[in-house]
Amino acid sequence: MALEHAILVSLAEQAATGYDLARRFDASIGYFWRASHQQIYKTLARMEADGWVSATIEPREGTADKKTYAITDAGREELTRFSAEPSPREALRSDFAVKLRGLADVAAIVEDTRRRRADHVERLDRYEASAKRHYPDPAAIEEHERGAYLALRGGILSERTGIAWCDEILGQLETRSER
Amino acid sequence: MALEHAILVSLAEQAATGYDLARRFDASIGYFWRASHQQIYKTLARMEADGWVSATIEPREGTADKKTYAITDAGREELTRFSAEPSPREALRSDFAVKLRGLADVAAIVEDTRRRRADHVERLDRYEASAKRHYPDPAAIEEHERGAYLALRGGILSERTGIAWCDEILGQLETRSER
DNA sequence: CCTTGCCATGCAACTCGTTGCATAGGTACG
DNA sequence: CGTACCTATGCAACGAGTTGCATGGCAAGG
Repeated sequence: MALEHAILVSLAEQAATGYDLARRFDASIGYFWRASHQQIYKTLARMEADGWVSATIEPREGTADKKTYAITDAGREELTRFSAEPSPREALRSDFAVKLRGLADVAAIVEDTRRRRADHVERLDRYEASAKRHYPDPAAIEEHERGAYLALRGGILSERTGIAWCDEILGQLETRSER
Repeated sequence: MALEHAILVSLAEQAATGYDLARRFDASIGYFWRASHQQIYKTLARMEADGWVSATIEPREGTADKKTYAITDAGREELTRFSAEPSPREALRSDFAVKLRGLADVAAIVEDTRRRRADHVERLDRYEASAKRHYPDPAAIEEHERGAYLALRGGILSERTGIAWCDEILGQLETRSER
């Protein structure tokens, strides 16, 4: 499971509450790993039990205590261990590809492909804006941020490819469906 | 859930046993959706209960009956319904990107990236061989096979991008880790 | 004052998928 | 005759993730 590790990476950069993490998983880290707040809280509890993170509790009246989590030495060790193990190839599972392969309803696929294309464009814009803001000069990237930069580059390349694929699909299907 | 739909697509092309499907999910359809035989049997049972597929039973002595599944009208209807609904954007979850982002151990990442690159190359070869064999002349593709062709194109584009990304990573990290 | 939205935490039920295990006939090779 | 591999089906336990629900403080604006 990598949610734990994504959390460790995030906490290694900066301590945070579950809520903070949920927001990070909605942006930056979230580009590569999605997680709901429920799942984050559950996972943090387990990680604390495992000693990978420690919580600083700020008691609050009338509602649940606020807990700020920080990575521990054991957590850092686990992160190193995780880093060294080969990553499994991510299981490719695409509803869209299955649907395309079936090709039951051309007009619906075309519509779906347009939606998909728009989504790719939106993400690409987000990634590129992020790249421009954080790494305006790729030649001047510092070592500690190189990983994040390369991860972002992966996102950019993959969104561009997604757009190209959509265009290819639309090029071959559009004329056929329109009339 | 799309496993059901992937199975429907596959059975629409040709009736099959659970075992046959498991093998298909290890090739062709399996390029876009992975599934173990256990899961396929479980899902087929549910799909039969739902009336999407029907089984022709061939009794066998001393061991479990052989069941050949075929898609039903209800199954075809479900496939049409599924085709028309917008596909959710697949959740991107990448252990590798998380690891890269953390960048705890450069040498390990480099090794991992090389492994990953080799995997992409292997898949690309497989996809391209498949494309060459089934669709030697892209201009002459028949309508009924266009979906499968476009799905395969997606695989090819995505593997190429994966390779390019690995090369970019290696270009930036290799010299640093080697010496 | 009331509503809206953000900060903040969490439980419970459920679905989907993985892993390990079990069974058993048929066929080909040495 | 044994062994290995392919055909063929399935259960059980577990892990990971989703969806729905619940609680409650605090601040800003109308």
